[in-house]
Amino acid sequence: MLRGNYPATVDDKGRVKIPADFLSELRRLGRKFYVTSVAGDHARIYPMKAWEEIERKLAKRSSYNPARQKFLARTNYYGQVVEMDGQGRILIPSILRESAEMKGDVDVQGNLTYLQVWNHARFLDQLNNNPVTAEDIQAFDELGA
Amino acid sequence: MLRGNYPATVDDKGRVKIPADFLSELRRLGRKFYVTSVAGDHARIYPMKAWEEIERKLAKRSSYNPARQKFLARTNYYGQVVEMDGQGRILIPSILRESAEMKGDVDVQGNLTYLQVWNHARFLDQLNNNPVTAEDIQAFDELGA
DNA sequence: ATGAAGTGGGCGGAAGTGGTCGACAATGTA
DNA sequence: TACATTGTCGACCACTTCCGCCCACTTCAT
Repeated sequence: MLRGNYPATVDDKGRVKIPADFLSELRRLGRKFYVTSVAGDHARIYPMKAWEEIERKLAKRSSYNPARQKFLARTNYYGQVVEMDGQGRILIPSILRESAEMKGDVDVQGNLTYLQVWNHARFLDQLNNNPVTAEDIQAFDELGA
Repeated sequence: MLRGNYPATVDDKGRVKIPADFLSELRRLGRKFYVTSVAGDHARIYPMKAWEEIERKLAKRSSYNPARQKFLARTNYYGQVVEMDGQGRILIPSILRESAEMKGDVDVQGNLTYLQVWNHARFLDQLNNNPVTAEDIQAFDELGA
């Protein structure tokens, strides 16, 4: 399982270093990754196996299913299969880099089965614009957290 | 079970000494801990087993459940898996350290299944700004306390 | 006085960063 | 069509920074 936040940087070539704590787990899952996004506001890095799992589920739906069409239209647009280099870095496709404003400071976050990469400032905005409500607190409480 | 309050300090490297009274119990639960926060106002140190229990509950909810999303966005952001060093100290992730103003005097508190770490002054403010209400008293009473 | 608890800090190896070089594709030119 | 030119990207190399690990000292309680 992938969890936790690690500050990182996107260099001029658009590469991000995968934090060492994720490397052993990711290397275990294979060399190839699918880097994509639905909304273009942040990048998601799926180990190929995890992405294929999603594709399997998509394939079960009719090709005229609107959700399938919208999902694929977006993930195809931003998506690209990439390999990690010898230093443990992954290249973010330039379209996605522009759209998600990823240069300089970013956050790499484990999200159980995949990684998220956010422009640091943009992620903070997200947090602030989605305040925790009283109902949320109650839901958290049910988790025992 | 973890209980009681212990004054401690966060050193320049961001490490907190775990009070000796907690050590035997924590060592029994494993070497790894998940250090995180929901609101960023204080740190929580979960033994990995306890955190995985929470993740199990989260996994039962839909990934589009707002509470799940908000919870994970925050705990992923502040969170990091850390190991205790040979002297019984734990490193607080720098993002969380800044956000919760943890340098110098802090309080380490047992909270049954996890530890809380508060900036000392901030914790006192919390106490003073959240007076005990009549409803609280009633809830206390139901505990038989 | 002695041992346990807590604190500070040095050091080496790992992690992270920047950049060069060469292969190859894309485009332009005779 | 053959060849030159340019630009991009992957692979690799070298340097710097950081932090995990360990050692040593101080403080406190009995």
